[in-house]
Amino acid sequence: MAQLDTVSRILDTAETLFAEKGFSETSLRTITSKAKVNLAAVNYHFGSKKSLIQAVFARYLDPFSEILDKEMDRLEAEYAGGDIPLDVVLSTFTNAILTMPSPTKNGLSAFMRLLGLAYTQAQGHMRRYLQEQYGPVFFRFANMVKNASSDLPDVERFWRLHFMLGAAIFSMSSLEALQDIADKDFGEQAGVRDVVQRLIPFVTAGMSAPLPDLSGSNE
Amino acid sequence: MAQLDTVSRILDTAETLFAEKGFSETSLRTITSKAKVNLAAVNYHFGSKKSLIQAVFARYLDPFSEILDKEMDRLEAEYAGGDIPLDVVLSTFTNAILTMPSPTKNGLSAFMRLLGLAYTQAQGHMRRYLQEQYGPVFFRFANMVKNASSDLPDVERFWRLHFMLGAAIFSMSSLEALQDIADKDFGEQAGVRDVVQRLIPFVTAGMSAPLPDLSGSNE
DNA sequence: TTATGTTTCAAACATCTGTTTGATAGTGAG
DNA sequence: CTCACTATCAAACAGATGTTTGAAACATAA
Repeated sequence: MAQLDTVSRILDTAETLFAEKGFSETSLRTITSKAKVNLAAVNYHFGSKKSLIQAVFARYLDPFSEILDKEMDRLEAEYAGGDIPLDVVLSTFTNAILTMPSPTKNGLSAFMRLLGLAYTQAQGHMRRYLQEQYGPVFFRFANMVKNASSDLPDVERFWRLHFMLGAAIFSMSSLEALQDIADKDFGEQAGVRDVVQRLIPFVTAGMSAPLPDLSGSNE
Repeated sequence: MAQLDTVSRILDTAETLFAEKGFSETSLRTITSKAKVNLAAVNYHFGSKKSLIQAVFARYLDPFSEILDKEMDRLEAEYAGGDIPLDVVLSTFTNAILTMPSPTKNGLSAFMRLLGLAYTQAQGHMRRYLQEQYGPVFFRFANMVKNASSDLPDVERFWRLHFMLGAAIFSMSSLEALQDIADKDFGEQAGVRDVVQRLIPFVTAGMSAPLPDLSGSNE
């Protein structure tokens, strides 16, 4: 039982520190000392720092991708081959995030920040791991988005999908800092749910915006 | 003359490497060896690695913030106290980016990627530096956005502004990778200008989206 | 020329990094 | 108890990091 305790103590503190400072900026020594475990424990239980990072992600992404997959099953059954509105598709994704059981009390904001880091700070091994492990689920979701916006040219949707991703990941990954500001300036204590609920109309409107005029931009 | 050559050779290669791998992942030794200058040159000319990072940013942000400031002068003169449409305000910002003289041939994509890193990977010193150095200009711009969307509640605008920022920074910071995919999948060789031109309608629509229904989210 | 200030260079410095080792303690089964 | 296995620990390891040093090369002006 002692080993499980050590393992999860490491995972918890690693998660917090990674989210705070990033991966390479967080040393194993600061993790282990803060977790009150021996330095060698990380390499003993996880093998290497890289594997530790992956384990931190897996603890969130395993349940998340499973939930998302089931939710998509449910959606397709409910609409039975018919068209699914875009905002419903998007809400499915965010609902999967919100209903996901959180392994730590930090909850979502740490996970969101990690997602952001994974995308920008992604060293090669991380990108590969995420792609191999969770690629299919996200590919399935991307396809649902495609069907829900079939009037959009493929190239345009491609870019708008990434604008959407950016809006979500970026704001979520700085969520804590932004919440503090919002609280101080507007007296609004926004939870993750509120922010997500604000995000949906924004990206939905963005996805169905009029097509851009690309004339004169051929450089 | 030799010293200027050394300085800019360091800046050029540092910029490229930072954009590729991030700040802490790039060592002074890889920078100096790739730039074919002595290791000590960085500390001699810049003082420290932190200052090098700031110098890389300054080379872009100094001209940019100056241009943006002047463009805002021009706008306010043109509209002479009247309301400035939101998409015009936003275009001003992107135009400032596009017309900015690029110190290196990497051009914008490196700069955009750096901006993204600065925001997500921002160690304390970077955030402070950016705020102190370029805070006023961006504050002025934020105010223009506020006036151009005065019908929006303050809190709502606050969050949408960050959604917007996220969409821009995120997609721009992965621009090169995304361009490759877009080229391969759709045969479209999109330049920075095209992407920006696609971005404008997206964020404009998002900014003027219907207000979210926040009921039932009080957790 | 000499003298002065600046820039380059190889080498060393101190510190921090992830990882390994071998000894020690703890645990549960036979 | 004894044995085999697992987990913890302090210590050391090998390498990389940013930074400093002191001498050498260079340039510029008197």
